[in-house]
Amino acid sequence: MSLRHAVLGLLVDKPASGYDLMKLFNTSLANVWPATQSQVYGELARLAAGGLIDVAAEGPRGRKEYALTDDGLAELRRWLAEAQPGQQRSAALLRVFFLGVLTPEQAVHHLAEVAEQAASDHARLRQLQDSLDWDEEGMLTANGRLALEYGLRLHAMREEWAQWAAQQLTATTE
Amino acid sequence: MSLRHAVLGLLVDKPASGYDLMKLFNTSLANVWPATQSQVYGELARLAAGGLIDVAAEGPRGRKEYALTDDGLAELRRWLAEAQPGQQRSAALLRVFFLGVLTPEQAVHHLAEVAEQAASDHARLRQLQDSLDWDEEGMLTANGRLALEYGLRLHAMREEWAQWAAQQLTATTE
DNA sequence: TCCCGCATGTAATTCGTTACATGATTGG
DNA sequence: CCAATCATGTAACGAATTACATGCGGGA
Repeated sequence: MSLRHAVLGLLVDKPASGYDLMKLFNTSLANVWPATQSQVYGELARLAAGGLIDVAAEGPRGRKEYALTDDGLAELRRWLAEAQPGQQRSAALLRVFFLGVLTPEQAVHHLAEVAEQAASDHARLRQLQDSLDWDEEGMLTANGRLALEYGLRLHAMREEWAQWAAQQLTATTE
Repeated sequence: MSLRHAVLGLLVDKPASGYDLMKLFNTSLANVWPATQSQVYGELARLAAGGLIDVAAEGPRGRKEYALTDDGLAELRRWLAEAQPGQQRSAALLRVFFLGVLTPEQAVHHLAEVAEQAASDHARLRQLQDSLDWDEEGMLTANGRLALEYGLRLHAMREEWAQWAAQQLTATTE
């Protein structure tokens, strides 16, 4: 149930329409919490029904600008302080578990691909970081930088691990 | 659609019933791809209907032992070689993005909790590692060890990052 | 004999993806 | 005037969670 909180979080800064929110989901939040248009519009309707947001203004083309209500802000604060489970699925790790089904050569090749993918993800984020460093806008960007650093460390870790794992496999095989 | 492949993967080793599989999901795969009983039984029925597994034996209490078919093994191999997207949601990172909504003190406190959580996750996996090192069973455990190492590195990284992030916040505030 | 573990399933609900459908406005 | 962008929504499906429902069999 976190899409709900992503929407609330984006509305803290300023009121926005579903269309505006989609742009934010496709840029700032793309790496952290992707969402589709259907989902966003549906969630906006539900949030409005629950009184966590309301329509602050209407514009052309049926545009509805939603703003956070006091209840909405309270709910966001509550969620932010909440403990987190941490349990998550990983298709990548699932593949590793069953790597024994492939030949050792295929398995090593697969791990090399994982390393490459991690390296390219890392490069992509580094590029994003460079483009972000120039403008200095508010809190969202500041905390976005923390999230970005997490991503950088994660992908570096993934790459090193994949290389290590490939080496483990070749060592065992020999 | 990876639950399907988790089931196929577990059946490579030896035939098993839904009940058997649930035990495996709650032990070996618990950290990587948790699944519920409903899901497993449903997927077994679908896989059998699709010819990827079949009922190899029936036992007491209506027990059905499923075994991998050639088609099933082929599908598993296909999936293993497949490229991976890597895109994944992270509620933890989403929280970081909106940390500016809290007071700096609350935010730092939250990051400290994240660090603690990571440390405890790390400790749990280290314990698992110790208990696993004694028995030496087949491929599944060998590759499970690679997955375990990933988890260890991940949680170490999470802890360090959370500490770094907390420091960033206190440095900026002062 | 009685309880615990084995063993299977269904139902209801939520979340997320993909695809479809439709229309208004504005700038060139 | 016409195309790109703005803007909203519905439908169908698949994946996951939680809760419910039922019953056999074997060991103490």
